[in-house]
Amino acid sequence: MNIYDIAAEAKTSISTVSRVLNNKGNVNPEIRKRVEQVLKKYDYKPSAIARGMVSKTMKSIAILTVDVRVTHYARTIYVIEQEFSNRGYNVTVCNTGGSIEECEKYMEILSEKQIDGIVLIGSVFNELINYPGITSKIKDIPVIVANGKVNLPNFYSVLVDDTKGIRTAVDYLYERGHRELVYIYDMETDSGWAKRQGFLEAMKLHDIPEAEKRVISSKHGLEGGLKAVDSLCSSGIGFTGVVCGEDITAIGVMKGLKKRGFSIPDQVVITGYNNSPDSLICEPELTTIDNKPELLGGLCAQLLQDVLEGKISASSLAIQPELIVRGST
Amino acid sequence: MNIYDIAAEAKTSISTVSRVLNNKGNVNPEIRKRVEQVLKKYDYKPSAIARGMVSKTMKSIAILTVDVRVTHYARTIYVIEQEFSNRGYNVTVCNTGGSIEECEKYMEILSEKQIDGIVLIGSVFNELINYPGITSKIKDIPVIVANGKVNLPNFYSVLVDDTKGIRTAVDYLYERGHRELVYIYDMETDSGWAKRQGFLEAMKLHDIPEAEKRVISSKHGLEGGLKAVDSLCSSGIGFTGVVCGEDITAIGVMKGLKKRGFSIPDQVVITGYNNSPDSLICEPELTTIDNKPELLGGLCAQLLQDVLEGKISASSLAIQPELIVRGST
DNA sequence: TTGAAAGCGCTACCAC
DNA sequence: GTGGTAGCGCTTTCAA
Repeated sequence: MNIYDIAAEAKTSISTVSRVLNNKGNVNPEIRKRVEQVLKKYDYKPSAIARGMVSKTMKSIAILTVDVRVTHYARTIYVIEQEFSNRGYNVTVCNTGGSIEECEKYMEILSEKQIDGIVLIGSVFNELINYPGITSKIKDIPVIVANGKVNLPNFYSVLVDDTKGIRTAVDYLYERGHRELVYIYDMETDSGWAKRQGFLEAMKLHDIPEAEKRVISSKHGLEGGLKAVDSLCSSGIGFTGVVCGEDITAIGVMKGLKKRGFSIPDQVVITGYNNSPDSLICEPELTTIDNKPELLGGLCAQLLQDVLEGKISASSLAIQPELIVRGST
Repeated sequence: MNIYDIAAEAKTSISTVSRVLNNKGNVNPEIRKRVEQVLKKYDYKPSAIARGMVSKTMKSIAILTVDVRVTHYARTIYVIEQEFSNRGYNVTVCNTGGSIEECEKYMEILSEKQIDGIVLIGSVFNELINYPGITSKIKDIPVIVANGKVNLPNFYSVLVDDTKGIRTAVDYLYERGHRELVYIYDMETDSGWAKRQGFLEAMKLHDIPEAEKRVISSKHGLEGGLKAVDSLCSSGIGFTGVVCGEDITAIGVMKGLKKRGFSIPDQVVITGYNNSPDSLICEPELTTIDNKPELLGGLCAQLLQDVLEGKISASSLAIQPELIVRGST
């Protein structure tokens, strides 16, 4: 059943059927009624593919992320999907696993499908600009980078001030009298580096010397946090406060410290990052930095909408994270 | 740049270009070489939309779920996406929020886009069959229901034996000497009901009377679990073991019990369901039922692939959950 | 082995 | 207001 069949049965032309389908142009009420009846009779749905062929758009966008299973990404994706589906778009989700080859494959398919826009979630994607093989494939598709920045004309950014986020955590611990702080550095992305930077800046501001020595490298995650405690304790560095770049690592650290007999927050205080649901599960509940993934998703969606509608829009927005104080400090 | 431009520059016809593009039919090696050079010169990518117009498929599937932010769903989605993207498909994710209207809107768009297949994640979707307005829209699209069953010719199922899952938990606690068990019933879906059923069956099997009275209704989640403890304690029911339908509720229950001075697992044992990452964060770590979301996703993907390729395939598979013993029992 | 031509199902333009 | 028609960029069939 296509538009010709409808036109034939309604005894009119496909042009007129198209008009009533899209509510465009004037149609004699009588004919419109006749067409609408036939439309309903067959529960007719126009082919989005044929339409896309003419209009050059299928009304769909793509979200690329390392892994949807990371709650923080899922929260951002959720908002973007809701926002776009409300406007009749579909959202394709791609898990790149951080691999450049995967990313390139996705970009190729997406460009063949003439996707309307792309959202990149995670600062891992900052390095994309180093791969012309990728950027060239999507040079006429608008791209929003969530918490990242790529200097290309079709790229737009929504940034999260992670440096300030960690600075806020350090400031808070400092105010509460803690001087012997360490930072657990667990993600080698731009965002991870920015957080590390926040720690160093805050330490400098408070005249605490040798801050670099107080940065402990660790693997991300519960296990990583546990092992970080081992490194920390065997390093001989004194500490009464541990600032972490991720909640789950912080929770690992907390577990590790408790296992070694430290009492939280009496002997050691801990802060995490992300305000994840995990931070309410652990005991004590984790003081953390809320980097507002829902707001991030909302702003990305808004920005992409604006770009798609041709509105001139800020090509770069910034989100200010916020401290959430709980039992671990 | 389209296939005509390529043909013109390579001094051949679009038919021949199409042949080298798709590696179909024989092409004179010399001409093939010439075409390939032009293809590379312009980094030409054929339009998937135009191709879709002819082939009636855009090589894309959709996943509908209540909410991607639920880790359990995200894990299932992840596997399906990986499996399909490996075969050149794109995966559209739709968050219905459990609303029938949303679901209907999605189905309409998906059918207009002539999506190749649909995966429904969550037994909430079982009730779909009651809405002909929905099922009629997708009557010629194959649908896989993850952990659900819909009796329609184009619907296929991968089931998780949740009844057995909970039965396993109860059996285990029984073997360890616990007789005073209660069940926290926190999801009014078919799966929730199946779990409740598992509790009742196991209790009956072990000749423990009045099992129905030992089912406590609760809201899902951390808060729900906390409140369930209040109901439980004020109910006067004696208990030394709490079986829960979801990890996060179990963790809420555990928190609530600890707050009231119960020691876990010495005075009360607790089991959860899902083997979520949360179950490793709480303290003590949670004994739980692994319902294998990755396996679920893998089987859904496999089944859908088979259906798409026209292979006759089991229209209904079942996954057996497994007990994971940890510190809470 | 090659190329001309007929669709695929729509939108948009233009003449009536 | 209406309808004919020219595309959109491919795949596929059929003659040559």
